[in-house]
Amino acid sequence: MSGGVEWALHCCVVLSGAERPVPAQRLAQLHDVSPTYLAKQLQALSRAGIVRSSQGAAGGYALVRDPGEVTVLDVVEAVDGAGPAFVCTEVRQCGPFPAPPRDCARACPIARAMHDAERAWRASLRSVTIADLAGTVADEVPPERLGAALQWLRGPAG
Amino acid sequence: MSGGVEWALHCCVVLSGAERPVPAQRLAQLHDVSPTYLAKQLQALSRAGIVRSSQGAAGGYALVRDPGEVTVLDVVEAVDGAGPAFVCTEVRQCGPFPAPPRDCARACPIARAMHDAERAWRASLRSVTIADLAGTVADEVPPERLGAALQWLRGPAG
DNA sequence: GAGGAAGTACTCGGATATATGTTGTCCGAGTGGAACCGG
DNA sequence: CCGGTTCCACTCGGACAACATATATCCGAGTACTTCCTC
Repeated sequence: MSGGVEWALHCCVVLSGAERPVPAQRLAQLHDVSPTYLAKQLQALSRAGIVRSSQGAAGGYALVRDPGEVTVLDVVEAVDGAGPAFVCTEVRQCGPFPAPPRDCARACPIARAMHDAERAWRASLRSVTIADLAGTVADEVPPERLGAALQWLRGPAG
Repeated sequence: MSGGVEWALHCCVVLSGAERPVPAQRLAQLHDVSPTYLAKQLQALSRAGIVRSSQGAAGGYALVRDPGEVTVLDVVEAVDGAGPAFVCTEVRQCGPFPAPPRDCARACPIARAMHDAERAWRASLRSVTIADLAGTVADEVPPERLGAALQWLRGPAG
């Protein structure tokens, strides 16, 4: 699991609370992470259509859709790739007793078990949206610090 | 996800059908994979207490417990490590607005969502045993090929 | 013929190189705003 | 005072290295069987 997933999710939560575009550099300062590497993750989110980038002086990143319409799974797949983590190499078709392709229409039970587990994982991530995360943060973080951070996001001072 | 997980699961299914110990080299020939790398996976299974190794002329690997008592999760954790794939780096405690440790008794909602998903993944893998996999294989593979393979496992011919 | 001991062939186990993916970094292309000049 | 134009600072985007983990490999340690010798 790529560590950039965590940063991308935090950025999405932050962006859900900021109405103006936020530059990548500011997001990196807020989380105290490498600006250039965070930029790479944000580019991935941009390619996936989750955030929209605007260039120029007042440019930055902003969410495209409503935070309630973006699931955690969307962000994870955008950064880590949508392909399955387990890939069956069809070892049953190798070796001295290979199964003929005729019998391999269905995936082998091992691949099925792994895929079922990944399906459960995805379903869990799909059931949580960025809005849910932001709501929980609003409940658990003192309002003064939340407001100060949002104010700092739009202000020019570093 | 390590590719060796697939090999380890196949080996466990095979071992559940062979009453004698099977050498690693023979398992590798059966699946047409690198003997030395498969040996590494089998060593991991041995360290985890899933298989038992016996040395000597008629030595090899054998399952320790009943196949119905070994879950797919056990094998996956033995090979890939039991640690969680998502590790929270506590970015909320960094940057210009750090959350004081007083407010960080609970994991942040992002870490909670990721951990919940991993829990669902583990639960799915825990619900399937090696015996289940072997039973499905027995249902879907023609008995003659199955018998020939088991016969080949104990025979000395290559 | 039976018992014991040495030899041997086979096995596993950990320490050792290489390949792929993740982490981190850099510089160029493009755009919006702001300042400046002219009318 | 207003409009147009130039300039510029700021932004993103893709291309480029360094490190970590997964992959693949090798050789040494240990054991059960086999064989041979002795009684």
